[in-house]
Amino acid sequence: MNFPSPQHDHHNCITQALGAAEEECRRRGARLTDIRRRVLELVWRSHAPIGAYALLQALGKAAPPTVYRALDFLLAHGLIHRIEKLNAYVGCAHPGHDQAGQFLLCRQCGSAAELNDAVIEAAVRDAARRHGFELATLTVEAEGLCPACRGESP
Amino acid sequence: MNFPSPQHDHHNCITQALGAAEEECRRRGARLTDIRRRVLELVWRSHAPIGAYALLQALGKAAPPTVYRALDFLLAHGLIHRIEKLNAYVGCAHPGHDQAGQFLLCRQCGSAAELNDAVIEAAVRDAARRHGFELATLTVEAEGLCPACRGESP
DNA sequence: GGGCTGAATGTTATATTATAACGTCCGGTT
DNA sequence: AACCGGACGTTATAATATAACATTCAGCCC
Ligand SMILES: [Zn+2]
Ligand SMILES: [Zn+2]
Ligand SMILES: [Zn+2]
Ligand SMILES: [Zn+2]
Repeated sequence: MNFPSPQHDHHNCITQALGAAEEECRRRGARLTDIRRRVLELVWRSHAPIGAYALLQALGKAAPPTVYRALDFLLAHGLIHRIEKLNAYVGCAHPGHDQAGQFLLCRQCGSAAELNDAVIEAAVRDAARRHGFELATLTVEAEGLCPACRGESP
Repeated sequence: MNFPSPQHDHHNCITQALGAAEEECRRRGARLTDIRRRVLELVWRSHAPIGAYALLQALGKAAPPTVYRALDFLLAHGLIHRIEKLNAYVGCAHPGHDQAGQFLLCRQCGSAAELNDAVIEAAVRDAARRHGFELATLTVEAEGLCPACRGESP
């Protein structure tokens, strides 16, 4: 939920995420198959959203539907999120606990931080209500510079 | 900025929008050429975002780069906005006065309402600041049901 | 275990969205 | 008239995503 620092223990992120995914799938009675797990692992290789065809290439011998089906599964169970601006996918750090999608996206290093800001959500919900609009899903994507990249070239 | 009612005088929307575009281009010293104006007019045929290839077809005899170039121009001068979730484009009702992109998108009829909500912007800006993130651009896309479509099927 | 069934995956083809590269035309300037 | 730069035309191709159908596999009943 915070911005990942460049020297954090990312191996730990991966372990945590895969563990949480196992748990969430068990809880839901969903099957985290080999391909699905491999795709999830690849998504978690970094905190930068990754495109479907990059995943495809990393998988090696697969065809597009394979990776899109895995992505659909992971999206459906809240294990990853799609970043619309980038046509790319990023791991969700707190599956289960979902209201989808508020992201800070770094222009420079590409990494993403997921927010879960009740104030933002409330502000949009309120604006929607004032317009007589029944809100179903909300996407917030902010682009800019992460703390690390800001430090580098000010 | 409000949701367009089904029986509003849309011809007026178009006239207003084209007038404002002329004005804005004059102010900026930009050339609103024939193709660019025609694309803008097509975008304004409804309040539902329209895709590039639908525009292309409506234009008749053009090739993709023609419409994408026109869209790039219109985006650059704030005369239209891109809806990331839909890969589609919608007219901007208040060019010049821009902070880009907060939209309510109706699932049913497809129409879009552009917000300009300072509270939403402030909430995101604040969250960004707390994360040490330097905000450059903000995209907010809310999906749901507009007032008219809500009335129809409850 | 042997077959049944539905979910998951493989495979091929194609749709949809977007851009690269290069040539031509046209309007304004000198 | 010659020049220049921006706008447009044209062709090809890149990048993202899905349709349609065949095959395989896991779990279940017997
Ligand atoms: Zn990490
Ligand atoms: Zn960064
Ligand atoms: Zn209108
Ligand atoms: Zn509607």
